[in-house]
Amino acid sequence: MSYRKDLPREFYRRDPKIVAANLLGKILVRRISDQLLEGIIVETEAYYGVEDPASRARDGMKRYNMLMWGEVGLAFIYNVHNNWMFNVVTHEPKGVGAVLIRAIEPLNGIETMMANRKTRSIKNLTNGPGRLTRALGINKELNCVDLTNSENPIFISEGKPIDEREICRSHRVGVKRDLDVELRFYIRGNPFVSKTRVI
DNA sequence: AGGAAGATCTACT
DNA sequence: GTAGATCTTCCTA
Repeated sequence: MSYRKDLPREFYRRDPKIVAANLLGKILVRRISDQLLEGIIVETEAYYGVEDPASRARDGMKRYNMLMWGEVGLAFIYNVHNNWMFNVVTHEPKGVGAVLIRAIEPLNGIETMMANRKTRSIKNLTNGPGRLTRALGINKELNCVDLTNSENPIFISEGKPIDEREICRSHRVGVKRDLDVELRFYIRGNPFVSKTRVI
């Protein structure tokens, strides 16, 4: 398959909402043995620190969330309702934050993804944060992995550039209390976005 | 021990 | 499209 170029760490050293928008169109790559499972990132959400009531970091630094204060570009993975959530640590210098990957468009290894998800439906394969982690075999073992290193079992690579006008935003999905700003980003009209929402 | 959690699936209207 | 049950992990008491 085509050569994949990882993203530099500086890409992640910015405001989470900037990174969330710019991650659209990038490729999430999961390597299991020799096989590559790949998908285009089509939906993301930005999360902040203690000022964000929906963030894992809202209660201050704890053992389970301290990665959000740490080095950018690392995977931050946790479980919700038996689903693994895959995030990238992103923030400005001395900041706190992460971007949740909510949906990808399957590119490679679709048969394996279908086996992992026990479904034949391409449309429902990776259109949700819990679904995509199951399809790609992502769990807590990958917590803290450096996503800027293409030698690693999971990383994010360059993809196709997305035109600014193709990027839609909305409020985040499923959170109890949201901030005033819209922090969910997705590619307009992409069939693999987790849920279409009319605003 | 008890509960909350950024979700998913199924079974309906 | 919407409601309700339910999967597990990891927290705090």
